[in-house]
Amino acid sequence: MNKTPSDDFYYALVAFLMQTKQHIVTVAVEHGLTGVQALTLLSLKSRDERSMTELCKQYDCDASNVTGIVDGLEQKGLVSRQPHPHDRRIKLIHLEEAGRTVQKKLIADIAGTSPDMFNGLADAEIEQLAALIQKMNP
Amino acid sequence: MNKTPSDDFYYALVAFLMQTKQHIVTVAVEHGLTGVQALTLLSLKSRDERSMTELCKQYDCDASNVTGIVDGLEQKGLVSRQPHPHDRRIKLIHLEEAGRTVQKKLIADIAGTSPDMFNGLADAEIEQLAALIQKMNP
DNA sequence: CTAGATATTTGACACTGTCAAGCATTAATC
DNA sequence: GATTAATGCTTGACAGTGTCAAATATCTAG
Repeated sequence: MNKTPSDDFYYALVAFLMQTKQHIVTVAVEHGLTGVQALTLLSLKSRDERSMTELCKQYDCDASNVTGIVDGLEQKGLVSRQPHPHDRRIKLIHLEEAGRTVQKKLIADIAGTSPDMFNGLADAEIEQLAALIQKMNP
Repeated sequence: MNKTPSDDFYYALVAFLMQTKQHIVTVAVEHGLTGVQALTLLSLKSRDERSMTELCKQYDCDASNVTGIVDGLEQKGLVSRQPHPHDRRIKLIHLEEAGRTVQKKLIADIAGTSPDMFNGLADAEIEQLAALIQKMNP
């Protein structure tokens, strides 16, 4: 990174992080999920079968952490552990149909019940923000 | 919110949230703070003396939560509880000089050691992102 | 084939966050 | 002005989250 944003940016960034996370957690609990379970479910794309390790590398957390989270999602039937075709050590996390359904509900609720989430931004600016965040995490 | 971003935006948003939070936590631990202590310290502007309640409303968390976090920061001498001039129930959280110093170090480390935080964004785009996030949390 | 590396899991333990209850202080009602 | 209600903060109990060290199973390199 060449450019260093101002201190004010970091105040705002932290506020944005905490507010957004809290909002997602609140919606998650209404759907019978814990906060991290919802965040993990939301991070899974339909096709994309990632291994436990890939997931924990992406979030820079301990592998044992992922075990517990996936356990919870698997018990609810939202994801399943699939064997890797060429490496029996690896377990691929597969998003089940039920998981996709819950995921869609979560997204709808997060978007729908968050009049304040993008508070102060015009539609065009929301699109800009969405584009930038997607560019960082393609 | 009139505009509803695509599902892909939410995958990216969640990834951004988790990565950024993890990155801040990592830097925090290097400075002897817990993750939430660092986030709270980072959210305090120099002048701005907010009450416990204001802080917990901003993050939509329980008041008792803030008590513990401020306890930790106060023990380290980074913030202090000041009496409100007109209401003796209220305690205002004051950022001490030492707290401001640590805050600046945190920001420098977060910015400096995060070549990946804004990965894929050009300088102009980082400025755009910073402006949008600041606009949401003025 | 053996030694080392990798993927995941388990159990122990600290940190985080919520809830219910309690104390002190202020505001509202009579 | 006295009583009741509301607000701000703290405490203690308890679920959730995250890390570490150790263990197992499997793969890779020499």
